Amino acid sequence: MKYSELKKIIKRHGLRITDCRIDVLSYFIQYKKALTFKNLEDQFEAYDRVTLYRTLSAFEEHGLLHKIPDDSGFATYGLCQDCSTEAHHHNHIHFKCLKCEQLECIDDTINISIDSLPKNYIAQDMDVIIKGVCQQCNSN
Amino acid sequence: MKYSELKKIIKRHGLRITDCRIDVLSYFIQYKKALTFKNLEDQFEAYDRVTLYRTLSAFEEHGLLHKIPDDSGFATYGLCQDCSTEAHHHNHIHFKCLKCEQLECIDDTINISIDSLPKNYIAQDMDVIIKGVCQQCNSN
DNA sequence: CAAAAAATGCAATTTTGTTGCAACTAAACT
DNA sequence: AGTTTAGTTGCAACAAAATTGCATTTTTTG
Repeated sequence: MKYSELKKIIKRHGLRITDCRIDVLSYFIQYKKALTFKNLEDQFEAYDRVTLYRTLSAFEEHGLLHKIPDDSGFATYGLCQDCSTEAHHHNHIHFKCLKCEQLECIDDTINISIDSLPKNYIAQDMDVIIKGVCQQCNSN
Repeated sequence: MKYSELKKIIKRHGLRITDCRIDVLSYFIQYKKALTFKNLEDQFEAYDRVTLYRTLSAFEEHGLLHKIPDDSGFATYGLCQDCSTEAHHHNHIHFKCLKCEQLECIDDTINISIDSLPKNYIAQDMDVIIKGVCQQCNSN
């Protein structure tokens, strides 16, 4: 994606433009799948660990990235589709491949319906992680 | 739960009986909700941290506990209903209360249907975490 | 009860994430 | 453009979380 586009996205979310933010956002967009802190650390050795941590949390706070619950113990982040500093709103549907361990966000191709919760429980949000074998691992 | 019952459960999963395992399993059964490592550390100060870590992973490997994905960064474990060393099989439906932060396993009271996955994706398992307000927090 | 196998506790280490602060940089304002 | 300001970075130190190796103790087997 063009530099000017990236800049626009970051600005729209109320953040200043910096080299690190441009690089990280660009990588997320190009890579398409969810990334862990470790992935980014490996990819961007030139930036200090602290800077990467802070980039991730700034992006999360401002609605560019969302944290995906993962039982691997590594915080994993995915690009938000349409969030802002004010409100995160997803369907939070994710696919974790048990072969390649990659986590990806599945767009609107899945419908999930919840019939009922025990009484006096109020549902506000939902995370769904489907585990299995992804397209790529499946065809190899 | 009676000591002899606890012993039977642990044995059935191919593990030796030790004080720590009895205590931890007993606590999970009595407490009913999911627990983090920290919860257990606080509860069982007498046991070494390492022993508790190893108890949790032994229980996980042998199908007594399952790890629940959580974006808080703390590994959280819940009792398995009917798993063994050979196979974990749940519907993995969990409820996380945004007020009291407690995570609990909701049994079979929820139906979820998934319409479709993108082609060439194979679903094997699913984790669902519903976030909201639990019964207890709701009535206070 | 003895031997073998496994679990525990401790110390040391590694990994992961956070904080404070000085130096630097982007954006805003003459 | 140059100055101000507010936010960002990198470093070092720190804190927290998890893991490893090993000697000791405990459980199980026969």
